[in-house]
Amino acid sequence: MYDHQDIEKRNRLHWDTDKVYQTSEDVEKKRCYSLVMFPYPSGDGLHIGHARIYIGADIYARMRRMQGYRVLHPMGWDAFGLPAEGYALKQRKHPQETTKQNIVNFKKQCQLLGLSYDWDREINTTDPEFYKWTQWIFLQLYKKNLAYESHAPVNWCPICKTGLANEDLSNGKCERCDSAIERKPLRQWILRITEYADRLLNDLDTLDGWSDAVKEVQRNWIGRREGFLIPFQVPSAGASIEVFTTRPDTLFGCSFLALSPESRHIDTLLPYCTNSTKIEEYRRESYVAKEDEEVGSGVLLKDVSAIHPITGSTVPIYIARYVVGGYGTGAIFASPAHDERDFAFAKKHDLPIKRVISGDNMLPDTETAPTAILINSDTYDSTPYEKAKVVLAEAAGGRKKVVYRLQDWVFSRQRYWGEPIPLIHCQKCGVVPVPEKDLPVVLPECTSYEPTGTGESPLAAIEAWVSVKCPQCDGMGKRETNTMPQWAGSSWYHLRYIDPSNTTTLTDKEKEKQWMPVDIYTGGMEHAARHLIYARFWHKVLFDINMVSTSEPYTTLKTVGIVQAEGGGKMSKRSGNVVDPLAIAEHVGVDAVRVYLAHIAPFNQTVAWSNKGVAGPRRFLERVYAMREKVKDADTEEKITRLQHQTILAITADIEAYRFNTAISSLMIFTNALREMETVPKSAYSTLIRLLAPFAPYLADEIWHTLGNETSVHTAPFPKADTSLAQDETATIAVQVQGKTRGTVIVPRGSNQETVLEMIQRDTRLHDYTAKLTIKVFVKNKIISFV
RNA sequence: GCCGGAGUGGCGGAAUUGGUAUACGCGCACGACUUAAAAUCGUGUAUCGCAAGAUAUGUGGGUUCAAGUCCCACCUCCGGCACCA
Repeated sequence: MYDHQDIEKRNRLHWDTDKVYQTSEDVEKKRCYSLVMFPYPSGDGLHIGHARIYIGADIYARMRRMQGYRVLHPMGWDAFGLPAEGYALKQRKHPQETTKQNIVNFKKQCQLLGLSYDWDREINTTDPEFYKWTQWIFLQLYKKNLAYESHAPVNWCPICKTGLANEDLSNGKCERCDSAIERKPLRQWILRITEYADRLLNDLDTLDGWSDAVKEVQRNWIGRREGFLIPFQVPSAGASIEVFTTRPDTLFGCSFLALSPESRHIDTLLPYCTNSTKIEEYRRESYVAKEDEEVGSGVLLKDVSAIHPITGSTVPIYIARYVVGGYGTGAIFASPAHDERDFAFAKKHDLPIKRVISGDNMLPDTETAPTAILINSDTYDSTPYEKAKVVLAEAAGGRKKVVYRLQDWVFSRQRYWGEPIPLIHCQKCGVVPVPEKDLPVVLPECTSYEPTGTGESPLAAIEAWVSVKCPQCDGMGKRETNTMPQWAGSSWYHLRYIDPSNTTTLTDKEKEKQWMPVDIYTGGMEHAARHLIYARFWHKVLFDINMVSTSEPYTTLKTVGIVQAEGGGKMSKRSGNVVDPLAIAEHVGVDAVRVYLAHIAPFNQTVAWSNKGVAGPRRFLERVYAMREKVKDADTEEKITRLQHQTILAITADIEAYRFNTAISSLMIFTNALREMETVPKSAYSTLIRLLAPFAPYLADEIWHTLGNETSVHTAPFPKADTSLAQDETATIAVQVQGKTRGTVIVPRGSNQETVLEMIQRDTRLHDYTAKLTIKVFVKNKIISFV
C-alpha cells in the first residue's frame, strides 16, 4: 500500500517550489488555452460537479503541457452576485469578508485535487482592479448605444428584491429562490443584446467544436422568427395598432385583436373605453405573480374597435394576458380557427371561429392537408397558403419583420454586492459616464447592505457615496446606484487571465493575439443559454471596437454530465447524500478519485456516484505502484512494444476528444499486460507512468522520481507513438456463413483470399461449414462471408 | 406541445467508414494464501441448454452477404424552451 497522503503532500510542495505549472510564454511553442468555467466560491466549498469539470480540463491541460505546448490553464473566482450576498446575509457578515474566506477554502481544495493551475494568474471579479475593466466595458457599451435606460415593466423577484433578466427565470419562477415572479415597472439599465441576435445565431455555424446540443439551446433561446407587421386602424381613438404575425394568410379569419397588458396602446385607448376601470384592474392583476393562469382570460375594450385592413369590417379589441409584452409588438390579431390559443379565447368569449385555410385549423374532427389553400377569403380563395402570406400581408399594408424570442438584457440589480454601474445623473447634463480615468467606481463599504425592496439599491442610502460632482458641468450629480448582475464579470474574464495585472488596459493586445481564442472551454451545460450567450455578446462588441482579434471567444466547448447521488437522483444536503470529493480523497487518495471520475462514464454523460466503485481505481494504481519492483533494464518483447504504441495512440486521441473513460481502459489493458511479465522493461514502465501522469499526477510523479528522474514527470515529454510499430502482424478473420459468425482464423496481416481459404480448409469444423458454399464477400484483415 | 440527447449483462459502460456485440471497471461465485477474517493473487461470469446449438443491443418492420451502427413507424427515460402569434 502506498501512503497517498504522504505522496500528495510532498509532491504538492515540489510542484509549488519548482513552479512546475507556470505558464510558458515561449511563442515558439504551440499554444493551448484550456479554460474552465470559474466558480462562485460558495461556503459549501468544492463539490463533486466542480471536481469532474476541473479534473477533465486538467487531464487535457497536463497532456498538452507534456507534449510541449505552452499551456494557459488558469483559475479565478466569480464572486459577485446574489448567492455570495445571500450567504453573507445568512452569516451576518459582510460579503467582502465571507467571500475572502470562501476563496481561501476553495483554492486550497483545488490544490488538493492536484489541479495544475498557474496560480500567479488568479483573478477575482470582486477585486477593484478587475471590475475596473468590467466597468470600462460597460462604458464602451454605453458609448455604442448598446446600453439604455428604461422604465418598462421587468421581471421582479419579491424575495430577492431585484429586477431580473429573462435568463434568470426558470419556468416563470426565480431561478435562485423559486418564488413566483412579478412584473414591475422599474428604472433599469438594459443592454441591447438583440442588436447582436443575428450574429449570435449565424456564428454558431462557425463553432465546430461545440456540441449540437448547446448550439440548439442557443438557437432556441434566440428564437428568430420571420413574419410581418400588419397595421390595424382604430379611428375612434385616432390610433394605429401594429400586430406581429407569421400567418397573414389567415387574415380573413381574424375575429379580434389582443393586446398585452404591457402594451402602450392600452394607455392610448383607455380614455375611449367605457369600461376603463375594469381594464385597469385586469392590467394591475397582470403584474402580480401567478401560479396558474386561467386559459382564455381577458377583457373587451368596450366602445373602441379596429378596422380590418383588407375587408374594412369592425374588429373588437381585447386586453389579454396570453399576449406576451416583450415579444413582437405586444399585440396580435387572432385567427381562432388556426391557432390553439386564439381558439380557446374565442370559445370562452363567444367570438367567431372561421376556417380560412383548407385542412389547417384548430377545429376538432378535421384533417390537416399538406397543400392547403385559402377558403372563405373572398377573391383570394384557392391561393396556396404559403403564397397567400406575402399576398395578404401586402394587401393589408404590412411589411416584413424579424423578431426574436431573445429580449434585451436587463442589466441592473437593486442589490449591493455587484459592480457599480459607472454613470452619474446630473440635473443639468442628464446621464454622464464616469470618465475612464476615474475608474474603478469602488463599491462603498457599509454596515447595512440588505436589499430595500423599494426598487432602489441599498447604495442609494449611502449619501456620501451617491453625491458626486458632475464630470461635465462640475455641478451636483448623483451616482447610479444600481449594480451589475452576476453575469458581468464572467462575460469577459477569459481575457484577464492573459494579462492579469495590466493597469493600463484590460488585456495587452499583443498578448491577446498570442492566446485568444480559448482553445478548449470546459464547464456545465446549465450555462448554455446564459453565460455562454452573454460572453459571446460582449466578445463581439469588444471585437467591433478592436479590443480583441477574434469574433468568437471559445473555439471548443466541452460540457460535463451531472454526477448524481449513489443509486441515482439528485444530491442534496436535505437527503444527506452529498458526496464530498475531498472526503473520499482522504480515504483512497486524490489520484484514485481522479481516475474514478475519468473512468466512470463519458465526460458529458450523467452518472451516479458509487462508493464501492472508487475502490477499483485505487486497486489499479496500487498495481502500477507495486510493479516498480519488477522493473529492470531489459529489451522489450515485440508484443509489448506493439501494445505500447497502440496504447499511446489510443490515449492521445482519447484525451484530445475528452474520452477519458476509454483512455483509462487502455491504460488498464497495458498495465495488465505488463503485470503478467516476470520482469518489466524499464522503457515500457516509463511510458506507462508518463501516460498515467495526467490522470494520477501525484503517484505518477512519485514513481517517476523513484525511477531516478530528477525533474517532474509533468515536465517530461508525453510518449509519442510510432504508427508502424503499432501495427499488428496478424489479423483475426471472422468466418461468416449465411450472415452468422461460425469461427475465426488467424492469418498474417494483409493476407489475400487464398491464404484465408487455406486456413479455413485446415480447420475441419469451418471446412464442413463452408465446403459447399461460395464466397460472397472478402474484406482484408476483417471478414470472409459465405452463402 | 416544440426542440435536443439517450435506451446494450446484476451495475457503470465498450464497439474507426455497417464487418467476431458485451472491451475496461464494479459486483458476484469458486479457488490459493491465512488458525480465521480483511487485503492480495488466480479462475469464471449475457441468457437458455448436458451438449451440439439457439436467442439476445427499448418495440415492430425494412435495406444488406452482414445492422448496436443505415431507413421507416412506435414506446420509454433524461435535458432545454413554453400562452413567443
